[in-house]
Amino acid sequence: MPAAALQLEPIDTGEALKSRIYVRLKEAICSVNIYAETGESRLDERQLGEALGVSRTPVREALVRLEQEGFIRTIPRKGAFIIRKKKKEILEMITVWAALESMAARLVTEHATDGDISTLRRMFAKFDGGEVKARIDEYSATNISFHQAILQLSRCELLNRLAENLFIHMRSIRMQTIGDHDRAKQSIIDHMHIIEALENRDADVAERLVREHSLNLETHVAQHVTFLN
Amino acid sequence: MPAAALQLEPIDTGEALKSRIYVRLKEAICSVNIYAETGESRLDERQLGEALGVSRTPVREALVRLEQEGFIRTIPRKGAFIIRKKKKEILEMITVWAALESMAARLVTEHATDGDISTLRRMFAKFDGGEVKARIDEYSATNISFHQAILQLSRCELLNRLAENLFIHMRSIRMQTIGDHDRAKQSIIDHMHIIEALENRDADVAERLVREHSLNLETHVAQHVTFLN
DNA sequence: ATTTGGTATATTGTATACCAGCTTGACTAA
DNA sequence: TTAGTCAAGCTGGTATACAATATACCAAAT
Repeated sequence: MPAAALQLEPIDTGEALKSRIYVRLKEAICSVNIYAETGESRLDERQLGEALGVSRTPVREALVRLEQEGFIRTIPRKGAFIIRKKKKEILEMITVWAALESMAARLVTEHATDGDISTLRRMFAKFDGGEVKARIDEYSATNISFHQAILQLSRCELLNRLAENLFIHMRSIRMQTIGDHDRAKQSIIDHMHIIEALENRDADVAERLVREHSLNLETHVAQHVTFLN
Repeated sequence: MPAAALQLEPIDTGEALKSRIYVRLKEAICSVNIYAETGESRLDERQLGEALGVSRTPVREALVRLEQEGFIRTIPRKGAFIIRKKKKEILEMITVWAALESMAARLVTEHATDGDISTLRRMFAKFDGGEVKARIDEYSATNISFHQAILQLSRCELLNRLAENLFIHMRSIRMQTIGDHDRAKQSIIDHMHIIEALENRDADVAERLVREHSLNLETHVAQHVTFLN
C-alpha cells in the first residue's frame, strides 16, 4: 500500500546559526549611522555571543564574512571594528557602481520586456506634480528602487549581487546627499531620460546616461561632502 | 625632546594563521582544474587541518571566506564542496568583467601617464613577428598581464580587486579558449586598437573596444565551450 | 531478493577550555 | 616627581570536547 500522498515541503533546516548571526550583525551595523557616531566602534566577540545567546565560534564566523564584505576590520589581538569608509573609498564605490549599473542598463535594452520598462516610468508618476522637495524622503526611497529595478531587469544575478553589496555601503551617503542643491529635481530629469533611452532600446545612450548620472553623484560627493574623513 | 623622525613601517605581526590557511587553500583550489576533474570535490575539515598542521577552527574560518568568494559551497552537516561553475555563471562573470574593465579603460585615459600606456604597447612587442600560434602559452600569459595592467592603471583599487576576483575564476576558461579558432590573432589586433584609443585619450572608444573585446569572449564561450554543465 | 527500519559511524555545528600577546596600572627606585 | 618594571587581567587566536545529524551498513521480515 502506497503512503498517502501528503503535500509536504522540505522543512527549513533553519539556516545555520552562523548565517542568522551574520544577518543580525549586518542589520545592526547598517542601522547605526557610523558617520554620525563618534564613540568606539569595537565589537566584542564575547559580548556579542552573550547578547545573542550563542558562543563565540559562530560569532567569529559571522565576523569573518562581514570582514570579507568590508563592513568590519579585525586587527589581530585587538578586535573587530566597524569600518568608517574613507572618502576615497566611497568615490571608488560610486565609480564601480557606475560601471555595473551602466552595463545593467545595456542589458535591460536587450532583455527587458516593454512591460518591465513601463513599470519604471510608473514609479515616478506620483512625482509628476513637481513638488519633489516637499516629499524628499518618499522620493529618496523611489530613487533607490529605480536603481535597484534597473539592476534586476538586467537579468544578471551577479551584476545584481555585486551592486547590491555596494549599495548597502552607499545607502546613508545617498540619503544625505539627495537633498543637496537641486539634486532631487535633476535626478528626476535624468531618470526620465534614462527611461526614454531604455524604451527606445538604445543601449549606447542608456549606458551613457546611467554612467553619467552616477558619475555626477561622484563629482558631487567629491566636492560637497564634508562629513567623511 | 621630540623623537627622531625615523622612517618606520609597521612590523609584520605575522598574518594570522587563518589568513595564511586561506591563501594556501585558495591556491590549492585554483590549481586543480575543476572542470577536468571528475571525482569528488568535497573538502574534509579535519583532513585539511591535519595536512596543514593546525586544528579545524582556523580551517573553518578560511572556508567561510572561500565560500563568500564563491570558490566553495558549504552544505550544512554535509561539508564544503568546490564549486563547479555553471555556464550561465561563467557568462555572467564575463559580463561583469566587461563592465569593470571597460570602466577601467575609461579611467586609464584620464589618469595614466603616457609612460604607463607605452608599457602596454611594449608588452606585445615580442609578438610582432606574427607567429603567435607557435607560442600560445607565452601569449596567453601576456594576454592576462595586459588585462591586469589596464585594471591597475585605472588607479581604482576597488575596481582592481573585484576584477581580480572574477579573473581567478575565469583563468582556466581563458586559457582553454585562447587557442580556439584564430582567437589569439584577433586578440592581438583588438589589443592594439585598445592601446591606440588609450594613447589618443579617447575614453569613449577605449571603453567601447574593451567592452566589445570582452563580450566577444562571452559570445565565444556561449557558442563553443562545451565542457561546462 | 528486496525493502525497511534500526544502529553504528563519520562529519559537521557549536561550545568551551586554554594560550599568547597587549594594555593598564600600581608600586618602586632614582 | 618621574620613569621603569612587573603583574594581572582582558581579548582574540587556537585547540579540543561535545552535540546533532547525515550516511552507510546490516539484519530481519515480507
